[in-house]
Amino acid sequence: MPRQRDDATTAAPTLEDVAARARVSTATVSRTLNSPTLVSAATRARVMAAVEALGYAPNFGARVMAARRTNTFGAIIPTMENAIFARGLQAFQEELGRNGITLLVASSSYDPALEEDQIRALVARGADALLLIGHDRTEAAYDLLDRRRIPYLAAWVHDPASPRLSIGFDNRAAMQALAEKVLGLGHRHLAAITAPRAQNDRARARFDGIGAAMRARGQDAGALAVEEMAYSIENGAAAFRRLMARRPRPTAVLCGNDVFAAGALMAAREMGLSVPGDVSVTGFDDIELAGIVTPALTTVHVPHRQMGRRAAQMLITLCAGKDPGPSVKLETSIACRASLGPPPGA
Amino acid sequence: MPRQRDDATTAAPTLEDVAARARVSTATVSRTLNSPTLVSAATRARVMAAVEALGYAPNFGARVMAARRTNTFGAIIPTMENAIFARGLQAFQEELGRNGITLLVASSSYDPALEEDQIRALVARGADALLLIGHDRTEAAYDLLDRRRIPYLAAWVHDPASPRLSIGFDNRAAMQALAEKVLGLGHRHLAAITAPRAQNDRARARFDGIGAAMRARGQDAGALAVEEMAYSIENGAAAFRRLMARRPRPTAVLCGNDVFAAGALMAAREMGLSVPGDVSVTGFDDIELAGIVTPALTTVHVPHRQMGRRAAQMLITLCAGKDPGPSVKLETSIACRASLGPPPGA
DNA sequence: CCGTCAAATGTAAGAGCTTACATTGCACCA
DNA sequence: TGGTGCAATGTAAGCTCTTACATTTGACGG
Repeated sequence: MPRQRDDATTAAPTLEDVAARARVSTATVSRTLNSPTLVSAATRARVMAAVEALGYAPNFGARVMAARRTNTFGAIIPTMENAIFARGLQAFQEELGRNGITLLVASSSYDPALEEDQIRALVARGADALLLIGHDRTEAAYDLLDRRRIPYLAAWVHDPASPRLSIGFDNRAAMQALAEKVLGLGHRHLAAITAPRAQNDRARARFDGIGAAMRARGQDAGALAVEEMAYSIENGAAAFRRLMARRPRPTAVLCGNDVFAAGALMAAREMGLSVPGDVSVTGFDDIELAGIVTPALTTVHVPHRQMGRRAAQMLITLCAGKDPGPSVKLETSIACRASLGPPPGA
Repeated sequence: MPRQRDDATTAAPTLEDVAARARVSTATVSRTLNSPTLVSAATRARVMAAVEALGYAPNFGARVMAARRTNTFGAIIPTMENAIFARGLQAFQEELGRNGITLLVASSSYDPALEEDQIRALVARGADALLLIGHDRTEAAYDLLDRRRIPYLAAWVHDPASPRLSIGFDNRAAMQALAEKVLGLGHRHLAAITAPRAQNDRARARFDGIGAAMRARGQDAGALAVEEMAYSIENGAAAFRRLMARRPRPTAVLCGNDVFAAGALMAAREMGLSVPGDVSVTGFDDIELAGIVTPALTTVHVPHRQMGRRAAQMLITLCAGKDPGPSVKLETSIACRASLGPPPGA
C-alpha cells in the first residue's frame, strides 16, 4: 500500500506519510488533527512538525467518506449578479464560520432545473445542510432532499400556507403595505414591474400584494399596468419606458425589487421625467443601491443580516438533530425616501 | 449526525444498491454513468431505471478518491458584499459550465490568512484549479499551491514584473491615465480614497498611478490628500467628508473603486456640494453602480466579462497540461461621465 | 463445428481517512 | 510485588467509488 516514492514531489502527502515521518500510527496523526486532547503533548508536537514539513492537508473526499459528515453547508441563490442576496448571505456565512462550518455557494439563474442540478451537486459533495431561496422548486428537488434527509431551509419567504421550514418575511403583505401607502397618497394609475412569476413565489407574492391593496380600496386590480421581465437594471429601464407609453400614464411604478427601480429611475432621467414630480417609483429589498440612487428609493426594508444569521443558527440546530422551532417570520418596514410622492396635480 | 448506517431508508443509496437492483455489477453501473458507450442499451436502460427508482446520486468524495479528479474549479474573491467581482465571476462560471466544470466560490474578506485557509479548503475538496485575485498572498499559500501542483491564475491584475500567470489589466497605468485626465482639466488639489494598500496590490498600483501622473506633470505627489479605508459605501462617504475638511480643499477626489465613489457622491449631496461643480469624483471598475448614481461616474472601464471568460479558458488549458500562453493584459478605457468636470472657477 | 476476436460484463484492488476495539505501559495502592 | 485502571497508542475495518484486468458470450470465417 505504500505509495511509490518516485513521484513524491507531485503527489499530495497522505496521512501515512505524516505518520511515517512522525514515527506514529495513522490513527495518532488523525487524532492529533481532530481531537488533540487525546494525544500527549510530545507526540502532538512531533506530528505537527511532520505535518508542517510535508505541507500536509487532509484529503477532503477521504475524510468525508470516513467521517460521514463534512461540516459544510451549501447555499443556492438565484443570482450573484446583483446584490439582492449578498448581505444576507454574508451574514449567513459569518455565522457559519463562527461555528466552524464552511459555506459553498452556487447560483441557479432563477432556473428550477439548474437549481435541481446544483442541489444534486452540493448534496453529492456532502453538504450537511442547504439554504435555499423561496419555496418554488421541482418535485424532484424536494424528493432528493427528503430522501437523503438533508436538512434544508427556505429563506426570503414566509408563507403561512407552506408546511416547509422557512425564515423570511411575508412578501405579499409587505408589498401590500407599500401599495396602500402609494394609494393613500392619491395615486390612481399604478403600474408594476415584476420578475417572471411562474417559478418565483416571492415575485408572485409581491405582485399579488399590489392587487390586494387595490382591491382593499375598491379599485379594479385588473387596471394595473404590468411588465414582467428578468431582474436587471436594463430591463427595469426598458419596462419603465414601455409603461410610460401607456394611457392613462401611470403615476406610480411599483417595482418588484430595487434593481428594477434603479433602472426605472435611470430611464426617467433619460426621458426627462421628474421623480417623484411626474411619476413615483418604489423598490423592494432595500439593498445598498436604494440609498445611493437619486432620488433615493422608497422601498421595503428587509432585515437581511438578521435573516442570514438566524438562518445559519436554525440550520445548525437542525443538523444537530434538535428542534429548530417553527418557521420564522421577520418584520419588514417601509423605508420612506424621496422617490415616492403624491401624484402630479394632487 | 444525520445519517445512521443501520437505517436503510435514511442512508444514501450506493452504487452497490443500484447494482443489486439492476442485477449487474457495480462496475457496470459506474460505466453506465461515466462512459455509457461501453454498456449495451438494454443494460443501460435497466441501470438507469434503478438509478431513478433509488434516487441515486454518486458520492462525490468517493468518486474523487477513486478517479483523482473532480471537474471542479475554485475561486476565491475578496468579497461578495459588493458587485466588484460579480460580473467577472459570472462570466467565469458560465464558461466553466459550458465545459462541464463546477465552480465553488469562497471569499476572503481581503484577509490573506483567511485566503490561505480558503485555498486549503478548496484544495482539500479537490479543486482541480483555482482562480485568485491579485498577486498578494502569504508565502504559505504559494507554497501549498506549488507543492500540490494546483494550477492557478491571478485575475484583476497585470503586473509585468510578476513571473506568475495572470489575466488582467495594468491597474497603475489605468489610474495614471485617469489622473492625467483629471489634471488635464486643471485640477491642482487632488485627493485619493484608497483601500488598505498593505496586502492589496491592486489598491497599491492604483494609488501609485495617481502619484505617477502628478510627478509626470511636475507636481509634488506628496501633496496628495489620502484616506485609506476598507471598501464600502459608508467608508467612502466618511472619507469624503474628512477630505472636504482639509485645506486647501481638494477639487477632485479619485476613488480606488466605484463603491467608494458612490459613497463620496452621497456625502457630497448631504453636504450640499455640487458634483462636479464644487468637486469632481471619479471611480474605478465601472460596475453597474457607476451608471446609476447621480451624477453618473467617470471611471475606469474594465472588461469584466471578457476577463472572466478568458480566465476560465486559460485555467482549463492549464488543467489539460497544455500551454496557456503568457499572462494576458487586457485594455481598460476611461468611461467619461458626468462626475468629472473642470475645477470650480476654471 | 471450432477457434478467434470483440463486445459486454464481472472481479477485486486500491484511493486516504476515521474510529471501534485492542494493546501497551505505567502510576498507584494494598 | 501483583493487580487495577487509565492514558496513550496501535490495528484494521470500513466508507463509496473507478478501473485494470479477467472472464463470458456470441458472431463469424474457415
